[in-house]
Amino acid sequence: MRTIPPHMEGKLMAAADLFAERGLDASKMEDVAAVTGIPKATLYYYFTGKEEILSFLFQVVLGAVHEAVIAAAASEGTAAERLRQVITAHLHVFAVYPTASRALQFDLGRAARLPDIAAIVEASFVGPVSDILRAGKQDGSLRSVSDPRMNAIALLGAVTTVGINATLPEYPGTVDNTATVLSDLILEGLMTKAAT
Amino acid sequence: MRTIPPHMEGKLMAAADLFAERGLDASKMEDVAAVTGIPKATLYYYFTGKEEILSFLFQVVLGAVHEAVIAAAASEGTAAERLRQVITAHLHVFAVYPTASRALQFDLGRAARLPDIAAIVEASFVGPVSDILRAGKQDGSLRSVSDPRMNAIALLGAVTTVGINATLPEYPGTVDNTATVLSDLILEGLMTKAAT
Amino acid sequence: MRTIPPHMEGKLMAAADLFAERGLDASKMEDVAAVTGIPKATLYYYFTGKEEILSFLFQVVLGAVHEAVIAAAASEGTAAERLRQVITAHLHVFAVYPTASRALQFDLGRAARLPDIAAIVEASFVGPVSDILRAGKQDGSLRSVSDPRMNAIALLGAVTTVGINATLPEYPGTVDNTATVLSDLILEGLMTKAAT
Amino acid sequence: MRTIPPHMEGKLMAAADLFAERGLDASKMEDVAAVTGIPKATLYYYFTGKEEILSFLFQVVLGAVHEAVIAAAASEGTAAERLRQVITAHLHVFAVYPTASRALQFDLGRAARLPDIAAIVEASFVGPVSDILRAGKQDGSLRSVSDPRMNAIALLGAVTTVGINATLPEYPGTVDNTATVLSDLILEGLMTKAAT
DNA sequence: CATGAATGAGCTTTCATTCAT
DNA sequence: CATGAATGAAAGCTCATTCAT
Repeated sequence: MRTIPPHMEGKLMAAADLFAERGLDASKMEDVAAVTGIPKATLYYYFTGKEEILSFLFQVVLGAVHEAVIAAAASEGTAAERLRQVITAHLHVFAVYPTASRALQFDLGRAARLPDIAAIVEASFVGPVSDILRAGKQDGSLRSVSDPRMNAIALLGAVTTVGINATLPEYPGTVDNTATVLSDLILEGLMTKAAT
Repeated sequence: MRTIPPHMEGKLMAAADLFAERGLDASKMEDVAAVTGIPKATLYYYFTGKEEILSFLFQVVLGAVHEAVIAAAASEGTAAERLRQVITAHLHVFAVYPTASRALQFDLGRAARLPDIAAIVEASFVGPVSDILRAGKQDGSLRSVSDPRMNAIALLGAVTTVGINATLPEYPGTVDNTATVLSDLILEGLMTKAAT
Repeated sequence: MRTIPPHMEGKLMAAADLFAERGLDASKMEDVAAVTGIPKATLYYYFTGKEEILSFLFQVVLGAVHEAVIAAAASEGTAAERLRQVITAHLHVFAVYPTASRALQFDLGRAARLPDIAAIVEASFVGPVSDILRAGKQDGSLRSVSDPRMNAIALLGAVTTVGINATLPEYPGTVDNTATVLSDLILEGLMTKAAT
Repeated sequence: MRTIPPHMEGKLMAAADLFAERGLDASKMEDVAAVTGIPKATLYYYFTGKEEILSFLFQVVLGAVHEAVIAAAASEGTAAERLRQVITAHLHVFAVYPTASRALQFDLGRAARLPDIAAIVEASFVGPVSDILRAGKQDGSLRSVSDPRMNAIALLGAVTTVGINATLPEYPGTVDNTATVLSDLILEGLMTKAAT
């Protein structure tokens, strides 16, 4: 993959719509060329193939997730407060890149097999969140969990699934509202206090 | 789709491996014929195409999810107790159909677009869980949530994501243990009681 | 390469014209399909690609060379007489398969690299002729040569080069006449007897 | 084709390896650029395309053949002696340009269709040798042949075929030795004198 | 009922070639 | 003069799908 000229990056985001709507396999290079306005052969000049274009888009989205999550994780406050920030920040990325996010979800299996992507997800989300869970035990704001990583994965699943569904045009509600609902679920649980 | 003879259903499950590993598009009918031992033309005799085979496998898995979840949702106990049962039952399905479950996750986008599948997910999981959340408010075992459906979706994301990752051979732990960790997360939340 | 149905073999010989005229690389599969009347996809069903079709045609020609040369080499008479027979028989094959022979010459480099072809040339011509040269030393009809194989190769070069050029429509002369000229050259040499 | 700067000619000979190994069609301009160290676009500045590069290389080889053959044909001695000189001189060119010679043989069909090349072969070899054969009849050193040109073509085939095969690393023997074997074949023939 | 043989319809990919600098 | 960047045009090959038996 050659270095992508900046003006191309913008054009390329248009391909996300395509991928989100049909998935990679049903998207022909011809279509990508059409929606981006970049000649097919030029796409091949810069990328090895369709999959590398998808990977490139994913990296843009996940780069944003990475920045957002890392910033939130490094913010002031207790671990519990930071966890809320992380969830909120993550959901905001879905709002910024709605179609690319859906494309990521659409081709979830493929994404998991793109070597770069798997590493980025780990570094951007699973790792930082696991760290917060451990920090929460230290500062007393979060209860001790036997398996921080599994909890982080569950959290990732919850956030992404809601993120995709909550950004659907037919679903009402602001991102912050969604973030609150989700954070409450994760932090406070569903049981009544009395029941504890 | 003609009625599938029982002895074929067994053979067909072998196709799940293929789909889980490569996704549907990268799996050729030729390959499906090879791994199942069913001649290509015979597959076409029973199914209209590749996608219908995938759909068939998904319906087997989701049928099991449906039965498990419905049974758990109808069990004795408070709504909170039943929610635990649902999570546990759901995770057990992943253990019974590991590859087919992964195939479902791999082609998540496609699954969402298969009309039958979307309806089944709704009827098997989102609906029943939403019902339990509402029932929990009534019986006082679960706190009131503003948006039961969104919580149900978050729960679905958490369970499936963990289900896929926890059934990985390299991840230690029994299904019941995983279910406990996940149920604790969902029911009790991550915050310390004192912090509430 | 699947077994070629007999009725296809006939159709395929039409491709020899194409290859003889343009060479393999300038012959598109589309063209092969057109001149043979066999659909492109069907050609791919039977052959791995263009090169295998060429190889198939070469094998038909070389099979004929093989039979002709082996028969001539096994005929009655002194080694010298049999050598004449071999040259004549070989030239006759050019007359039977003029275009396929030219195709072989056209893509000589490629033919040399087709593994089957190289072996067949060796077994069909170089080997048998070398044997005759050695036999000639025994029966006294041919003089002793230091390197029978090299002489056989020279002979092969002379026969094929003349064969291609003598079968050109613009070159007059019958095959038998050509065979005599060539046999005289090889057997009697060009020098005058007095000069020896 | 612009005039090729001398320092380029050296670099270009490296392309002969490529052409000899794969043939012209399987050699990409990219590869030619790589092995010669000359940028692709610069090659296009000097040549109109791939084929012209090949033609250029052929002309270098055939120029050498031309010089060698003409010199030998003009040397002192009987026609028979000069014929020996021609064969020897021709074979020496194979030793000087081994890969380019093989490239010529590889793409024999194409070479025959390059208009310049066909003319050069005629002028460099077929013509001069035909002349020697006729001269040999005059000076009594060679027997009268009915068709000098066909004999010249047979000779060309024998020399080139042996030349290609005798320069193979696995084939032992010096060029002069090869020339002697070949000249003996052509001049003295294979028959024993007694048998004549 | 089942299936081997055959093929229509495309899509990915490759390169030779151009041209602004 | 030389060349890096860009692309138009093509073609090899694949595969889902059909159908006669």
